[in-house]
Amino acid sequence: MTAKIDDLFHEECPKVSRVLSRLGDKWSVLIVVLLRDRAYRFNEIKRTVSGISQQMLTRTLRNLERDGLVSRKTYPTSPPQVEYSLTDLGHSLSEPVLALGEWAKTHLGEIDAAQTRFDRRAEK
Amino acid sequence: MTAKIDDLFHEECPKVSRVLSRLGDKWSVLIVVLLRDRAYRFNEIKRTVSGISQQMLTRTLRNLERDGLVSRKTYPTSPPQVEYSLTDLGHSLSEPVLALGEWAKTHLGEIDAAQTRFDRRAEK
DNA sequence: CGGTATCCATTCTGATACTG
DNA sequence: CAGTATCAGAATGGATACCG
Repeated sequence: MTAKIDDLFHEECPKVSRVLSRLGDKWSVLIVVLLRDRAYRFNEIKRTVSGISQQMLTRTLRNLERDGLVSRKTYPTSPPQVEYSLTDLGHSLSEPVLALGEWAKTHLGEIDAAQTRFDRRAEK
Repeated sequence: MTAKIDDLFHEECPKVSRVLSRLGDKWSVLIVVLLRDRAYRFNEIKRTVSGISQQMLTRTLRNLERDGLVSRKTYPTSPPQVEYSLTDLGHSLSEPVLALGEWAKTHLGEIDAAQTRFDRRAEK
């Protein structure tokens, strides 16, 4: 009983937390979900994920690549061409991430409503 | 085809992103998963989630309460007693979150290995 | 016990300019 | 096209002290 809690919170949880922190940044999840369909080129991602700066896209892709979730392939053409796609690990991650995305889409209204209620009460 | 992408990335995604960012902070997810079992008191959570400061716990709980994911009940006893529990919305969220947690637990080793490989190559 | 207030270090994010 | 470099501002995290 307590052992379960201990296991979860003193051994697993710092690690799990680390993974979730990475996904919690502003763009990682969006890119993982986008790349589910097919490989994308750098500027193609930039155009699709509106609002992301070139720098943030570079940084996010580097992190995902470092984590082994995304693979980067360069084609020595002119102009240079770079393609990003999900690795197997990335694909397996995209499943639970998509589920979470679905939840968010479904329940966003309730969250907004709750926030409004909360803020209204706090104001007084 | 393109419509699907557009829908996802120009309407849904900023909103979904907002929800996921909230969960991406260092403690929210851990507390949501903890509270799945039962209600917890303030210092009980603090003891269980080792490493969290009193302030961060307060802040995180306020945010979760504001989002309608956690409810706060005070008992006017002496000493004062405050109990936190998941709302229905919080419970429904905990499902996909737990799935993601399972994924993280399973694949953390692969991520660590990928990082080591990546860093080793970058060093040279 | 369960907070709030203050303050500081670190990290994250993004705009701008430049490069092979 | 696909980046890197630099720099500033915002957000986040946490330590400490104090309060009802």
